[in-house]
Amino acid sequence: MSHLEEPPRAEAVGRWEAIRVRLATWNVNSVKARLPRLLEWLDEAKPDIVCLQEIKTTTALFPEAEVNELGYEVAAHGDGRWNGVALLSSVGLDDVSLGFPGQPSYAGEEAELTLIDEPDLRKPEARAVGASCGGIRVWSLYVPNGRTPESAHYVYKLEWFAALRTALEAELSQHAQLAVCGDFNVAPTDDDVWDPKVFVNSTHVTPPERQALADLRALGLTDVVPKPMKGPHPFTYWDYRAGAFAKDQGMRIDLVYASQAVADRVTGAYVDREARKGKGPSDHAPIVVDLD
DNA sequence: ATGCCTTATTTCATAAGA
Repeated sequence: MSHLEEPPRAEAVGRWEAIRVRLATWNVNSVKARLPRLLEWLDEAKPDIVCLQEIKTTTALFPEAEVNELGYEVAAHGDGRWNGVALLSSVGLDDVSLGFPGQPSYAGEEAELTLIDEPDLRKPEARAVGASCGGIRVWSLYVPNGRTPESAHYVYKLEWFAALRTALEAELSQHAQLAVCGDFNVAPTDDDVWDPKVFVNSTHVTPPERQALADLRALGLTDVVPKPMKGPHPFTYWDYRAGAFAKDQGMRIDLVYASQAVADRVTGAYVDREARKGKGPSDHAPIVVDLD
């Protein structure tokens, strides 16, 4: 992006540690529909590690060759129509985890429609992928939406957060350098939505959801709040409808939660709202975090 | 204000998103 400073060059020290790293997270809302925009953005922003969410395709159909050509290794985790996450890295990609231990499956209304009656046999949805990249343990997460506070999906969302907390506690015991990135589907505070009155009785702002985030931070994770580039709020999502982006009617629901060792390395963080403009954008903008 | 929904699929209708 022409308005941005040149990214710090990743200085690889072997495969395992890169001194200066540009880390990004982006809910692309279909990696296939977004491929031209994604490739263009990778070429311009030049991140070293990228967490993608809502790839909306299968692992096998991820456009890996196109991304490889730009110098990234790929760990994709997708099971079809919805969800799906991926990690791209130019600084090594090792010890890939598809999902996390104890990750719950959705057992709400939809489960009654499936052919699998045994809850234990239901596969968890493709909402988490982890890997070690350039000396950092990185997770790309797509937290369940929750739909409405009365729904089974909301219960699932809170269970998902609780299981995530347990998994991240174990991750932190193994990896001092940990970055948990993605679409958390929760606005941490009222300042993180364009108008709190609009969200009364909605998901994304309820006290239990915000407590779930607080419980993650209590593990020792820091919310790396990006600069908004424009306007007072670092929103990362704007609805496609009603000109929400033009009016900056957005939400901050995409987050980077960093361990202390990673948080201490942050030299800059911003929301790349340029990627939300133009033809065929995602409804989310990428977050870019520079580490030294 | 950088353009007033978009996506994938069991498609000309629906479910999901947040």
